[in-house]
Amino acid sequence: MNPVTKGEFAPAPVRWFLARLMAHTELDDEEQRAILRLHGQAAEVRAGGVIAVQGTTIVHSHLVARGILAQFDEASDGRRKATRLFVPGDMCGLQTVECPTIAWGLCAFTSCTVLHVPHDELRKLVNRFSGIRRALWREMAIDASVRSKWTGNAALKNGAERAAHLICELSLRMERVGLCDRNAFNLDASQPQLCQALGLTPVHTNRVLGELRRKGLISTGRRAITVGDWNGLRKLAEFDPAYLY
Amino acid sequence: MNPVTKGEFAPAPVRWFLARLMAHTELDDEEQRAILRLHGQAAEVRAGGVIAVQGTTIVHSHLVARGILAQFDEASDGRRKATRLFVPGDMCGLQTVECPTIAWGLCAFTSCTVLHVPHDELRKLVNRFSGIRRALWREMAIDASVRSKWTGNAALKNGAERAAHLICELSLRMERVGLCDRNAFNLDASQPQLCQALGLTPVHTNRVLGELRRKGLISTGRRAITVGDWNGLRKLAEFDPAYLY
DNA sequence: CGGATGATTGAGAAGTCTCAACCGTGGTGG
DNA sequence: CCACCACGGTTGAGACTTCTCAATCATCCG
Repeated sequence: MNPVTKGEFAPAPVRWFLARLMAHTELDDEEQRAILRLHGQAAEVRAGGVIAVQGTTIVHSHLVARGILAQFDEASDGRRKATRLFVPGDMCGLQTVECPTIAWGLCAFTSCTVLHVPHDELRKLVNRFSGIRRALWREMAIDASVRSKWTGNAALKNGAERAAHLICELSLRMERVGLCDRNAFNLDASQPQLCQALGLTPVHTNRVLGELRRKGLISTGRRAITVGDWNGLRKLAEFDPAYLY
Repeated sequence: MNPVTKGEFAPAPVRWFLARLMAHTELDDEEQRAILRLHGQAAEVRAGGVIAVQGTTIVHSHLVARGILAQFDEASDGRRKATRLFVPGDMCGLQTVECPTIAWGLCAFTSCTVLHVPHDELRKLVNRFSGIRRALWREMAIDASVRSKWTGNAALKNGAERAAHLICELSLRMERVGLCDRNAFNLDASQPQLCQALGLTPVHTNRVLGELRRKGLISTGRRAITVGDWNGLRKLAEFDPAYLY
């Protein structure tokens, strides 16, 4: 069996993950096969459902198979702020392989399916294959870059700009996996969920989305946002995809 | 020459860096010696001075020897937001070893001295020593955790709370290096610099600092903030050092 | 001494929050 | 099948946080 054939039998999220890595790092056949052999128990989680609790120790990373996963920080009064979102094919928590006690929480941003990939398996790959080591290092570099942009956005952009930026980022990342066209991106998140990603109250999130809608940039439905004018969103948000590599 | 003796002759920032790593990862003698042999050209930078420009490709990481270094994100109108600060002994830009084109900028938060450590050297260490690999992986995990906290803070805390949180974080990190006592921490940053870290305007930064001063939590001078009541700051900021590991 | 920079204060505007109410939809139990 | 309820979306009004513009003062450096 050649690796391509084997690849076709690997679960889609694992193939997406491999494609992600190969977008920035050359991996030889053996390394590709090793990635494709990754597996983990699948779990379905409804929007808002908690997957991992702040302060606990976990023994696996989370590979997104469907929907969107959120890392979040929580205030003492329970308010949450998403600090990073993960789309299908993303391996969330690569850092936790060597640092398994998490200072952040993990929840489902939209209804989603995650594969629990044991840290042990990832650790073995890293120790054995220099290409995979390089690839995961780069994944963490991209992760840091995205976090940096989010921190910057929180201070440098207002609500509408942040919302536009978020939609640009998610649509582009979903497009790269091959799950949508950026001009026809549909996000099935409720406004109460969205407001955690934007760092706004539900009421103001509603007003900001209304503003984007009135400008013809998006259309909204119950639990759904659809891109209407991607370029308009990009301009409003000053979205520059360089930070996504 | 035994490693300890040699270590005493390594530059202080390199020894601090080694101590940082050994706080979370066991390294054998050979690995310790390898770290202590790290070196790089030193550069002095005045507060606000740019060290690396967004979008360029760099060939070394930056080890802080004195002062505080800032990664920042920049808006098109030139406003900057610091997204991560680095104190002496911190290796800034570990991620860039395998991803050298930076999507963020780098500048001096306070007047500082940095050592330019070639990526090549770090890459060699990582490929050769599994302990160092693990240690740097953990450094990147802590980095992600801190970034996550900063993103959360931007949305979950107001100006005064963020200022208190920043002072708590920096004083604790400086204390760990052995450069100060948290109750006697002095930050020699001007308010125009501080405002970039807090995500506030200079005017509002001034008002927020005045509020902390009136509460007896800090005292301020020209280009300086001194901790007056660390526990008071901690309570106000709801500072929990877990995210620093 | 003069100019640049930082700290401080005031006043009004903009962005966002809070509280409140109302509506539509979808699911649930009687 | 219907009544009801939970939830999400929407809108209004007023309050609070932060920004903007402006002015003043002190300090440091040339």
